[in-house]
Amino acid sequence: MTDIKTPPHGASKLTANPLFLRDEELRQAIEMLFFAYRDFTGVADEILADYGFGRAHHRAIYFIGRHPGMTVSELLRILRITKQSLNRVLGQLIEEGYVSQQQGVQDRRQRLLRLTEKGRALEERLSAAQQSLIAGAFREVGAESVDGFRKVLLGIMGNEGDRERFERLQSPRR
Amino acid sequence: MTDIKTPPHGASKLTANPLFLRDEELRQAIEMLFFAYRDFTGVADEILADYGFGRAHHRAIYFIGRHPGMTVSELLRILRITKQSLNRVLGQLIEEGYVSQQQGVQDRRQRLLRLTEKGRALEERLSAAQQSLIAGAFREVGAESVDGFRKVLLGIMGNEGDRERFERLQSPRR
DNA sequence: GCATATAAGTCAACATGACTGACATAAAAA
DNA sequence: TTTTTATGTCAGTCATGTTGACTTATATGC
Repeated sequence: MTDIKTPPHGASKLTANPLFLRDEELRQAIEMLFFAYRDFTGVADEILADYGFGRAHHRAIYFIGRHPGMTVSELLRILRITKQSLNRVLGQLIEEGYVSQQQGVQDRRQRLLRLTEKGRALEERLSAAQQSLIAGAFREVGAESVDGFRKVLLGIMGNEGDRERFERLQSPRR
Repeated sequence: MTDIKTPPHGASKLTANPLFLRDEELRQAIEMLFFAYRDFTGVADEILADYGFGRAHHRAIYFIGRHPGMTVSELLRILRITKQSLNRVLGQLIEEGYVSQQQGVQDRRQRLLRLTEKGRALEERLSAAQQSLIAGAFREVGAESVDGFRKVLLGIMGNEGDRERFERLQSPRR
């Protein structure tokens, strides 16, 4: 097109081109999300392996623990998987005594889900591992950074309904 | 144990117990990471479906695009999967003309990986989708929040080697 | 009260992307 | 020359997702 060389793809940082910085900033963010998420799930995966469970079991345990008495449909909507997929893991969790089902009162078609004591123990073990990872990161940075982290994650969530799950917390007085 | 009722699990927020706030803060962080990551990968998954590819292909394309001329071993180390797993997706990408291999010069056992033009086009389409999601979130919040987001993600990454991938960028002058 | 919709569960078949283990080839390094 | 390394391949398994068809119990609308 012109004589001016189009910087092919990785324009040098020395050019201090704002567009490049922006691109690089976004690429780094994508990559950081990948690495951080890998390690974040990794600490739970190690524990799950002891029980012969996978991430799917973890997600079910997590949300049931978070919302005791939730229905199967609600869990399906959160996880965004099919009933058949969920049933495999949920069936295992119930059979092995980690989750209990209880018929709904107003609507007796519903099967309300709860963690058993055994399920609660596993949930706590898993959460403790992930919380200690997050807590370590939170401790290294300031409260403002933690707040920035939350804000960005909320911004990434496309779904308004998901966003509403997160009421603003008061910052703990440190 | 004692007469004092142990708050069963979800101590009320009204108690304003700092320990509860901390626990709730960490639980929210875990959940936000889950939802944000789901949406973040979701925008790419939609595009990948057009090509009959999955996330595994995306990761390979992403890192090859990011590090042109990288070896298969390097890619394996980053992805932390087995050679056999990688070979399936890499084989497809090569066969369908998204990735090229080139024998190493110093070490002729190596097969240096690069995106073809077709591969580059796909990579850009995928990155554009994820970047626009991230960029939207970055735009909504301040530069300090973006910085906090980065710091926390770095803190979550356990591996020092991973952390070193991310040089500090100058903030673009907004 | 009957028709329809909804909540939950089940059977079967299939795809993807991980894994292990064993082995082959070429080239580098000791 | 022997050993190690980089890559690739065959074969089998597992976890987790999918679609489609169908059942049962219960709620809800007309």
